[in-house]
Amino acid sequence: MSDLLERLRGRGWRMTSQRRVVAEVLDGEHVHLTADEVHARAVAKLPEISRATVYNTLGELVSLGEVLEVTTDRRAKRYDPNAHQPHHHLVCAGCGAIRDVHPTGNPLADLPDTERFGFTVSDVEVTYRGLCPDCAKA
Amino acid sequence: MSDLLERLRGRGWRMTSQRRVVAEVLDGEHVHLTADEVHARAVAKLPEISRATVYNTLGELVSLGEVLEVTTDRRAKRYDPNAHQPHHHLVCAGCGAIRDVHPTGNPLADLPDTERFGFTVSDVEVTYRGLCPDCAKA
DNA sequence: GCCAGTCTTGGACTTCGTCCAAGTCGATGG
DNA sequence: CCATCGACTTGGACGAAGTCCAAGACTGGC
Repeated sequence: MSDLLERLRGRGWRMTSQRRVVAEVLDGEHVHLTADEVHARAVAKLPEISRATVYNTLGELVSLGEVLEVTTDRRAKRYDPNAHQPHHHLVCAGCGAIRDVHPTGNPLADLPDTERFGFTVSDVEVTYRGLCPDCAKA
Repeated sequence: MSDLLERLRGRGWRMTSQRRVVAEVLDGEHVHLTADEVHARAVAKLPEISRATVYNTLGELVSLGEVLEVTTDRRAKRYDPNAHQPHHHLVCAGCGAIRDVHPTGNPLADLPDTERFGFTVSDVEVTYRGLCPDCAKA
């Protein structure tokens, strides 16, 4: 759990209480939190932490590749701490819940050159949509 | 080109000049416009049309399944008039340009039951990311 | 041509996020 | 152990994209 903190320190991060708290929140439960949810949980541990700092820190974690940003709709972005194992997402159209999934096959290989239009393709993102068991009942 | 208008009338749409204009804009060039771009083009044909109406009409077209909503990032949603032929998207990380692509293979079949967590999975969306030729040069 | 009821309008409001200037604080060198 | 400097944090203002609403306008059926 302190692996993340170690890595961050190794990357030259000045270790402040705010950054530690944000990192702990993400490292704690492996759910897909919005920035505001991260902020709420961070405030519980460190009441004075500001929204701006949470946004800054999340942005830095994303550009370091320690955390993934997931945009499934026009609502808030979500942050996925499981950045070191490649995976895709299953999203509930009802409540917005997200689960990590591991499909077989490699969609990158499924895009023929003729369909690349000269782009340098570096990444694929697969989003499955459906209803979670709870929302399917309703 | 008036197929769309026909279908809409068939679905009980009251045909107003505003709706006609929005439908024409989408049906015209098959690019992925943002709501504001649709509005701009609509204003060119019908100067009094309001932003709210464009949003309403786009929303209706989406729920009728005549147009697809594409959310690739936290910027504006884009609207894809090519809703009747299944396809996926290739997005430029630089300028945000979007192209329709047709990968081989069926990613829905690539998600084993054990990875579905009881969800009723109805749809997959595959987004390839990379740099378009122009942005790759920069 | 009238009328009911659906559509449109524009401005206020929300949500999510970014920016900034001023102040604070971590960690390195002495 | 302390001073110092520059990286971090703060909160409030700002911005983009979209939603909501009450009032008025228009379409389509009769």
